[in-house]
Amino acid sequence: MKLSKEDQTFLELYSDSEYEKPSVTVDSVVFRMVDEKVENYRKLPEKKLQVLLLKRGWPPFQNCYALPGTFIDLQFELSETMKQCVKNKVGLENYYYEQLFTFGDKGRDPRTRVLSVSYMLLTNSEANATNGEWFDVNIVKSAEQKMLTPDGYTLQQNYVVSLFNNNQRLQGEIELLHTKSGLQEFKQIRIVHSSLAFDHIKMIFFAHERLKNKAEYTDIVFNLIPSLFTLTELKLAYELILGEKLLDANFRRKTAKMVQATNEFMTGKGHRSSQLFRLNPNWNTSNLD
Amino acid sequence: MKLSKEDQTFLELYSDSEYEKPSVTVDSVVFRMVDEKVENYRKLPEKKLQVLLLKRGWPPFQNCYALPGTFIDLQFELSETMKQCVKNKVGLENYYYEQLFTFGDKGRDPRTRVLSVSYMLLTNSEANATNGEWFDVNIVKSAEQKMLTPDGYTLQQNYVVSLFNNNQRLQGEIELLHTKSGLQEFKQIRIVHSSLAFDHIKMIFFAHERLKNKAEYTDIVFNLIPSLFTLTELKLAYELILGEKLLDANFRRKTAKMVQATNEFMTGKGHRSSQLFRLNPNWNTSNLD
DNA sequence: TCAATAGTGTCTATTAGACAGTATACC
DNA sequence: GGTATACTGTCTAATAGACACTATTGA
Repeated sequence: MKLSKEDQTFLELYSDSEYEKPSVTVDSVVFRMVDEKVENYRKLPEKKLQVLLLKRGWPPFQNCYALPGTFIDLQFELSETMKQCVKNKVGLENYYYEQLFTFGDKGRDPRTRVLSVSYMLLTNSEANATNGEWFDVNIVKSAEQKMLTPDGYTLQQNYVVSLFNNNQRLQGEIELLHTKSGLQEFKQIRIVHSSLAFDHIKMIFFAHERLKNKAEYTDIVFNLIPSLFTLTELKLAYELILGEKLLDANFRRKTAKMVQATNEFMTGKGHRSSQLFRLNPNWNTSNLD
Repeated sequence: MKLSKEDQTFLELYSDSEYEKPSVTVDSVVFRMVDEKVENYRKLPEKKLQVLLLKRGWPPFQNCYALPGTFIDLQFELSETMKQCVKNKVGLENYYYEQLFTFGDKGRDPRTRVLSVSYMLLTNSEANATNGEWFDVNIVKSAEQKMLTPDGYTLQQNYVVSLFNNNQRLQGEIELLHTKSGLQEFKQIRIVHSSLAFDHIKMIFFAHERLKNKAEYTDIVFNLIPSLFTLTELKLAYELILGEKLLDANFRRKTAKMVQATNEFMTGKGHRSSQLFRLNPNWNTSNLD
């Protein structure tokens, strides 16, 4: 769309100072998947999901852990700002990413009104951050209550989010309230309590939900494992994200079209060597965000 | 998380004026589904999807059509701002809504850097806007090209978005570029051309994609039809969104658990009367956004 | 009566679930 | 040899697709 002459003269006179503006940040929920250490040389390592956090060195929430994030620079695109921030603050450069959600609740930042455009980043055990600490992620539903109303229902779910490593244990609880009455549908996510800065526990929860949902109908899980993988490794990744055990034969059948066999094998494991696969580039799920 | 003493003293001294801030708007893609007029008294009306647009009375893009939107007020939550805007500008109050995406490309507003938090709103033929014009929505893929690269692929898709009513015909073209090489995945949506203001054609395209995707695994389509409906009506709604014909018996089988029969019937149509159903409140798909 | 939709029954094909069984590498 | 994983085969159950059929209504 070209601008009209009227638009051009308007723009020369335009000043944006009359509007109150919010501060805007980008925050990144960086997930990676790594192997648990195992005692027995034969045993296959379990997978675990981790999130990258930084300890804040300044107020607000000084000494609290937070997601890597930054105020935006008007010179750069949002995604460029996110990438720069992640590179500078935690030294990561190769990952899958997508925009997650824009959080803007009035109380979410004690300083002033701050909107946060959040991103979800996925990487695998190969990538390592030069800064920040990885925390194991464990999210469990702690309560659920459903009530039917004349023209709808109320669904309340509580989730406990635990983040921990050898030194630290962080925790939060999320309450999800889903009300439906007629055409009106209302979803509210409330932080019951949290030991993370700002509303970052909510972002992590949100990202995890998105990851879980997309695992079912896209190839998003492949971003959490190396590009060359065994089918058992892929299965373990799916099991971890979906939170359920899968049967081997069935899993192989279902993923057959998504993967492409290579001539390489994983050997030296004390048991039959396994063929390595990669994501089949001819496979695609079309999803915008 | 409680604030520490240090945080509190920090906050008293805090000024946010040192950061450059963007302007922020909320924009709403309002879809509704209505019946096409039919000649024959027996014939069932076809469904069509419409989007609500407003003609801009001021620069920039004066006299162009645009989505209802407004600059945000720091006193209100984002969703409240959206609701207020929709109420004031087009007089709508009952609808399903969800946050869609935050658009922030540098060139998207000629005035200055403006981020737009977009929402998708769904309503049915019962609701009518007191202001604005409804445009029929038609989106077709006009081209697709896929190229395999050593470690990934490039997928380019073009879509033509047509918006029209009795008086007006607006059009735009969207180019979707999807590049994957190794872990790096890059999605870009470009406006080839558009007769709408700003990047609003992109928002409409985006909302339509989201609607189509969620139709497959949630009950989102129910928000586009009256709360009491016949199964044929529901089927027509699904067919329109999914863009394919469905078989009657199979459709009834698949939706059986999602709906709840009532004692009411739709009569006076020149053929067998049909039972009215409503969404089964015991059915639920759990999706956050 | 008949055009047009409402709704059912059923055959077949495909996909999902369960589980037994064979293969093989390394200590 | 024994342990632990890799991988295959196959039976059954559930779901999806196709299509023929019966049931009703109002002009």
